[in-house]
Amino acid sequence: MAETLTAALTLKDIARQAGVSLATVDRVLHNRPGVRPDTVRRVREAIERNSFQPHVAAAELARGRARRFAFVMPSGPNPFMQQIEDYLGEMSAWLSSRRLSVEMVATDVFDPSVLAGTLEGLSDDYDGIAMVALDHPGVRAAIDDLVDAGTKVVTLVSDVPSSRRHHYVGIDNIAAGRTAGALVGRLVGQKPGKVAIVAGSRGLRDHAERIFGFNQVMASEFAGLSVLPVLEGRDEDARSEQVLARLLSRHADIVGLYNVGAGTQGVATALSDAGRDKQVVFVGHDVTALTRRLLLQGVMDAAISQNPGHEARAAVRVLLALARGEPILREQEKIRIDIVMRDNLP
Amino acid sequence: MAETLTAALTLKDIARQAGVSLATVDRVLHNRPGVRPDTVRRVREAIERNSFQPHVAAAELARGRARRFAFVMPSGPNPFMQQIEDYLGEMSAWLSSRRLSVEMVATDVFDPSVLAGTLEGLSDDYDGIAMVALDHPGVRAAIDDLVDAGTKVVTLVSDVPSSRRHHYVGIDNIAAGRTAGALVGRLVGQKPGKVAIVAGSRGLRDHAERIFGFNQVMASEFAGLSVLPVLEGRDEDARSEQVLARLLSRHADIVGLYNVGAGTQGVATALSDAGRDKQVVFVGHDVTALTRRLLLQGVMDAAISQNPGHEARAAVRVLLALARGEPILREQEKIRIDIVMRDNLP
DNA sequence: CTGTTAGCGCCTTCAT
DNA sequence: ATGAAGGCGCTAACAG
Repeated sequence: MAETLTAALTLKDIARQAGVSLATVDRVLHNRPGVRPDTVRRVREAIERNSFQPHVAAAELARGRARRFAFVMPSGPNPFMQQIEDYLGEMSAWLSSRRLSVEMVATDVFDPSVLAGTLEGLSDDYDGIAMVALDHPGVRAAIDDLVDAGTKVVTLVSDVPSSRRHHYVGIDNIAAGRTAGALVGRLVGQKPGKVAIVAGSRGLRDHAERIFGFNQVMASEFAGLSVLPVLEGRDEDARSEQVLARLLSRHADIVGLYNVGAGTQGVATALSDAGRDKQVVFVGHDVTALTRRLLLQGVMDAAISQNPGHEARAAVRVLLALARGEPILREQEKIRIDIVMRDNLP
Repeated sequence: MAETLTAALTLKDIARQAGVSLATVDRVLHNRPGVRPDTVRRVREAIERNSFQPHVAAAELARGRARRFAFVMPSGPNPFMQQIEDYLGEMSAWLSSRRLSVEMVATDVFDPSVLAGTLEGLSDDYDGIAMVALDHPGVRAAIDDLVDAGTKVVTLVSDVPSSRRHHYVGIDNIAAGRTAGALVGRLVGQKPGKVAIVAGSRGLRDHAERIFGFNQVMASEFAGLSVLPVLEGRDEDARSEQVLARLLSRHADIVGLYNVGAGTQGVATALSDAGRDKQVVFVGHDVTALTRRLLLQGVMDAAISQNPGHEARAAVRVLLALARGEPILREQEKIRIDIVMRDNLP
């Protein structure tokens, strides 16, 4: 299967073959106007015939434009978001050696008007924006305005599918919920009983979707398990602990627990304090210092995770590809739903 | 947290600041000899002071060298290896727009002398070689010879740790085996019984390591389960089916099954023919068209997988970084042990 | 509509 | 030990 190794062609070669100048080939290559259809065809043929690929490094250098990207992230102390920011930080050498800059913009992503306001303010300053977005009409409008203004927009972790954002970097949350459900059900085994759900808020799209998927699987496949009403812990430890502790005291037959969002420490404390951390199958999200410890201790049984390093890099690469008008490598940028248990901790 | 956005510096700026010429800065940048220690220091300081990063695109263009890489892969029809080749094929535009070429070399990677011979023949033709390697002294020697000749060497999927290969792209197979063990144990639940293992051959390092990890977990955590002697199916369907069918007929109390390598179709057939495909917890490796189907049907319960697309891209990126003398992004290139169940199928 | 030309930032001889 | 100068392949004015 030896590939033919023709000495790499250049624009000039194509130009010669097509009997035109460099500039014309360049115009055709970038679909710029001002070339007679017939000429276009001749050039296209020459390109095809040689399966010519322009040298990206040369193009980048000649274009010589620096690009600025912004990442709009929640302002609160969320370990998962912090990880994404850390990985962006690790890319700094990679970024600056390509004359790219990314800036962090912290805002209250849970308040639609605040978020929308933040987005409006960014309009002209950036070539591209990645954001953790709330699915709300005001936010959708702000996104569409950005897109209309020519800014490339990528939603990160939490999507706004009704908007005209160019790309979503994150997992399918319904499938994630289904995965959590299947894990809880399978790990509980035959034992009948009740299953608890702790979420941040049912108003968050990603949480709602996860719960939906979870319930779907529970209903269809684990008839022996009955799901209790969703508790809302606002992603806070104290509140999560409190609501779960109450639930545990009322139901002695809880055999499974799904923690949909953050507040993991609170959930774990409630379980331990009730002395039931080893009996209840506990599945949550994301690999953090805390969930890692809980998995090793056997308190948590599995974590559903989306690789934050991959998400950070994918968001940057997608913004860059969009800005340059290059194709996006879907396969590479797709974020998978990882199941992490004690023995495959990354 | 706004970053300072200094207009990107160039070599020339550094040269001026250090009071030297372009060429000298370039020499320092690449640790080339012929610069007085004192001058080196002055230049280094200027670079540090501005945290200067040379523009990679410019460097690539100026260097202008095409690189050739080879991938040495098993010649048999292995679906997983086929996937890696397919993903390499998908990269062709990416590769040629960077003036890189990769060529596939098929060989019998299971025969040490054949493999070693193939490797020797490649010495001078390539800047870098990725290979699926057998851990054997002859192969180790061939690898070390390549390294001595200045060729960059990456082992893929299967490692030769005792060699001086520059990098290994693949998973930790002991951990993968542990993960499989934990899954079988947890999914079986309380039910006591026996567990079967089907491997290609215990002589393959990766299979041996997986079995080791699997047994480790079984022994330490699932006292109720007893592991039967390892069956060898040579990664062939017919043979795997045959040996497993015999085992199933002898032991009515098999509750778990770990298929370490290929031959998956044979294993599945044996289970189905015995009418026990729904009762036995079946864990295997890799996501292929077949394992995907088996997972959806509920015949397989989980697949331990290493993302073939990621492995293909990581191998190329690592070879390229090695060839250019750039740092390898460990975090990015690390291959994770994926647990794939029905609901998180990629 | 098409061609000419001057760089982009770095690397690499070749001089000094 | 150091500097000067000509590209690498493409893009973007500016002419025609």
